[in-house]
Amino acid sequence: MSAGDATILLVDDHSVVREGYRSVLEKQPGLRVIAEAADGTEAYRLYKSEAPDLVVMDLSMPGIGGIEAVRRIRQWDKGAKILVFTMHENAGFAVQAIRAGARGYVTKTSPPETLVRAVMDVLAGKIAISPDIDHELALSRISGESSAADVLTPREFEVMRLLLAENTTEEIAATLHVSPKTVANLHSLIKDKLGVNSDIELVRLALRQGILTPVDLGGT
Amino acid sequence: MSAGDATILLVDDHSVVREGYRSVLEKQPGLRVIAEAADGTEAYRLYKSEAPDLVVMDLSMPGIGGIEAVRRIRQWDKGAKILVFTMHENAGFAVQAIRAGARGYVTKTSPPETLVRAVMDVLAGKIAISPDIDHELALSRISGESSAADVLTPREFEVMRLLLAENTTEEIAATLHVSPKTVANLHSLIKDKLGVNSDIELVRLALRQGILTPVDLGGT
DNA sequence: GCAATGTCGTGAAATTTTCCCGGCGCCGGC
DNA sequence: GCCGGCGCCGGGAAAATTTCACGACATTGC
Repeated sequence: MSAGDATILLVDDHSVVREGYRSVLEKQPGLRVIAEAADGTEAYRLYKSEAPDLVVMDLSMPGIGGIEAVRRIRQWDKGAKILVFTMHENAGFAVQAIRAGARGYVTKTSPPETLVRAVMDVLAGKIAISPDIDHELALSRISGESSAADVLTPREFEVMRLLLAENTTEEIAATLHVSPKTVANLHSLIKDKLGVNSDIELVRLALRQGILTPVDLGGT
Repeated sequence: MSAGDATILLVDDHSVVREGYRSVLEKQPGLRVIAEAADGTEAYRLYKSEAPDLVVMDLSMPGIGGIEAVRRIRQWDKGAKILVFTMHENAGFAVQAIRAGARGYVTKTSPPETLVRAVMDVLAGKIAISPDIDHELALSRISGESSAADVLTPREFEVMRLLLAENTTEEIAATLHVSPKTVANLHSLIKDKLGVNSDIELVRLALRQGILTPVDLGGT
């Protein structure tokens, strides 16, 4: 290995996908992949033992997710350089990742050049965000998704909670001792205030903002 | 090209991931990757022009999803050999993919050997299912609980997927090239078949059955 | 061939959603 | 003490959607 070689740790739970990272990165002179991990815990362990110059990490992994892995590694080494490379084209995830200590966020839909460029930038000490996420962030700044807890009155929030949990408009009306009409009006008003067009979007927003938790749905 | 070379078309919207497929598959003598597509429509077009012996296809892609792409390709060529290679470790998707005409279903968490083995099996005319999905299928058979994939026709399942992911009825109609009215009818029929009364319940059921993953709810 | 099933669409009724409206009560500022 | 604003409650009517009944067509299986 030459003196200037930068060492890299790859983290992704899909081995065939890691093969892709490796293939792309090792075509680049000066980069060397020295280790691979399939989940966050293993990544943390390998970071401590291998001390790579850079970590390229996926977010959705079994066990502790990528965000938590980023946090732990940064807790152990304040100077750790971590580049998040994920399928999630979502500004929210990017914000969370950067806050957790990631130095870059690139989506998997990006062409290989973008990944390589981001790797180089992060190694050089810069922050690297892929163009699509930059765009998303700009959009969210402009039309900014309103936090439900922020824009809704207590009553509206309560109705929203019940809509997500209970069944029908009538049941909610009975629970709150108001007319079904009022519930319907509030339902409409809530969607308006949150800027969503359908109940499906409403559920998605609620999950995104942690108002509904996946465990509450009885799922896997 | 040698007489025994099998030609392969790769379909995945993540270029770096395709690099992984390619790297793994081309290490295998007798396999040759002749084309790559980034979405279902392109896959269909390339299949017709390149006539590969095998298609290795992801499921979650922009535009028409992988399931629909499988259906279209099989409609055009009844003998098409398509191996689905996806991150979804969910029996429901597997059932739908096989019904749509896929000859194999392998998850991305599988080691490269499993993918290679499945490719060989499908080329040899066998049906290839990765062990983890076999297990899932066995479990779902035991629990006897009727899943969405069970009671819905392929088309209905596809519309449901789009309803959960996309936005409006009109957009889905445009994507599938059918009338908005048809989508609305299917929407209603789906809720009827699954025994839910609202879109909110529909989302909850989808989450419970792993058709939607909580972490994936970010997308715009 | 014939029945069963899946797909696609129309039309009309039933229901819901949405918008606009007013009334009530509470609170803070003047 | 009197407003003005806001949360809260619901009526009415128009608009949109959902649902139901029905027919057509292609494919599949017997």
